[in-house]
Amino acid sequence: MPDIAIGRPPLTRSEWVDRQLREAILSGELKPGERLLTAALTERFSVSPSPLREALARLSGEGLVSVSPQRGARVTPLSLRACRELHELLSVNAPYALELAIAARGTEWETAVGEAATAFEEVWSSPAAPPDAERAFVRLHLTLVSACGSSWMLRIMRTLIENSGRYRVACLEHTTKEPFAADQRELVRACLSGDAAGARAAQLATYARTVTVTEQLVERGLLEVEEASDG
Amino acid sequence: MPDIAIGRPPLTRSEWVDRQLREAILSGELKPGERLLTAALTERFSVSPSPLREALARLSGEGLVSVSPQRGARVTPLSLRACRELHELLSVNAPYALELAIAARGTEWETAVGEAATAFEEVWSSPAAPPDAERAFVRLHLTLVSACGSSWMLRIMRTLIENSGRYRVACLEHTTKEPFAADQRELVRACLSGDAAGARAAQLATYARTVTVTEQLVERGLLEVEEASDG
DNA sequence: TGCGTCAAGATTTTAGAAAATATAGATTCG
DNA sequence: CGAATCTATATTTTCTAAAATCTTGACGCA
Repeated sequence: MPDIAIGRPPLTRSEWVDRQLREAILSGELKPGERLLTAALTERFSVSPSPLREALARLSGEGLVSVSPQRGARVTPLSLRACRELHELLSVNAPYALELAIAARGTEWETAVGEAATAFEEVWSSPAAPPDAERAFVRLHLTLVSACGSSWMLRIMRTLIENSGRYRVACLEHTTKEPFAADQRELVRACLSGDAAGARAAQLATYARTVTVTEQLVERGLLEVEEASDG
Repeated sequence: MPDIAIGRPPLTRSEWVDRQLREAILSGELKPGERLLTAALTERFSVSPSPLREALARLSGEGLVSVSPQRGARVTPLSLRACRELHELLSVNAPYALELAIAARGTEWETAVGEAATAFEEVWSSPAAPPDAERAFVRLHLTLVSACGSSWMLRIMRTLIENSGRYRVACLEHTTKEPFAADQRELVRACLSGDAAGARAAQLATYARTVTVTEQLVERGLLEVEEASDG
C-alpha cells in the first residue's frame, strides 16, 4: 500500500491517473496505437480499475485514447488524416480565439504571455527533449488564447492543441526546431503589440508547417501512421 | 436481477447509461443545475456505481454535466454566457463544415438529408413536444454536416449542436416553432441545391435566433439561468 | 489442406461493500 | 449572543472479487 506512487494526487485518484496518462501520451512515452491494458496500468499507477477506467473515459472524450466497447483501450494512433483535420480546425478557430484575446488584452494577460514566452524561449533555444519543448508550446498557446473570454472556446482549443501536439512532438524528433521557434516569436510579438493580422499569420504558418513536416516524415518512412482503413 | 431495466443495452451498461442520461438531459427531464446523486441514479438505472460514474465522466467531457471533485455531479446549468459562446462557436465552425459537406455531396448524402428533412418536417409541422422536435433537429443538422469528411469536425459539431440544443428546447417551450422551421427548410433547400452561401445564411439565422430568443426569455424571467459568478 | 467449432486463457466490465471526504446540525467556549 | 469545533450523517470515491466477453490456438471434419 504505497500511499500514492509519486507526486501528489491532485484530488482524486481518478484525476491523478488522468494527468499521468495524459502526460505519458503527449510525451510519446505511451506510443500511438499502443494497447492500454487494464492490468498493466493498475499495476503501474497502484490504483484499482475504477479510477483508471474513469480516466480513460475522459481521455477518450478528448481523443487521446480510443476505446472499443469490449476490446479495451489504446493510445489513439497518429494519422495523416487526423493531422490535417486537427490543423484545419485550428486554422478556423485559433485566429478567432486570438482575435478575441487580443481585443480584450490587459496587463495581467500581457505578463502571463510574457512569462510563458520566456519559458518557451528558454526551452526552445536549448537542445531540450521534444516533450519538454511541447509542454512549453502548449502553455504558450493556451496562455495566448486564455483571455478570449469564452470557456467553450478554451475547452475546444485545449483539446485541439493537445492533440496537434502529438504530431509536433513527432516532428521535433526528426527536424530542426528553428522554424517553429521563429513562428512563435513572431506570434508573441504580434500579440503583445496588438497586431491581430500578424498573429493570425504566424499561427497559420505554424499549423501549415506542422502538417507539411508531418507529411514529409511519413513520406520518408520516419513516422508511422495508421493506414487508412476504409472498409 | 432484472436483466436490464428497459430497452436493450447497446453493448455495455456504461454506454447504455450514457445514452439514457444524455437523453434525459437533452429532453429537459433532468433539469439544468439538478444534482445527479449516485444513489438515485444507480437505483433508477439498476446499475452499480462503476458504469454510472464512467458515463458521467464521458458526459462531463462533452459539457452536459459538470462534476466537482468531491462534491458530485450536476446537470450543467444554462447560462446566457454559455449560450452565446456555443452559438458563436457554431457560427465559426458550422458554415465551414457545411461548405465541405456541400462540396463533397453525393447521392447517398442527398437521400440521407432528404430523409432527415422529411422526419424534421413531420415533427415540426405538428404540435410535437420540444424534446421530440429537438431530436429531429439534431438529426437533421448532423446529417447535413456528416459528409464533411472530417471526423474531428464531426466530433466538435456534435458536441456543439447537442449543447446548443438544450437552449433550443427551452426556447421552444415558450415561443412558436415557425421561424425555426422556416430557417431549416431554407437550409435544406440551399444544401440540396448546392447553394453554400444560402446554407450559411440559414445556419447563422438559426443560431442568432436561438440566442435572441434565449435572451428574451431570460429577460422576461421565463428561463432561469445560472447567475454570473465572477468571484 | 482448409474451414468451422470448441475449449482455455486473457481482458474487460460490473457488482457490492468498504474507505475517504464533505455537509449540516448541535454543542461548547469566549 | 456569536463563532468555532465537534459529531453524526450523507455522499462520493475506491477497492476486491466475480461475472461477462473476447481472443487464441487446437482439434475434428470435409
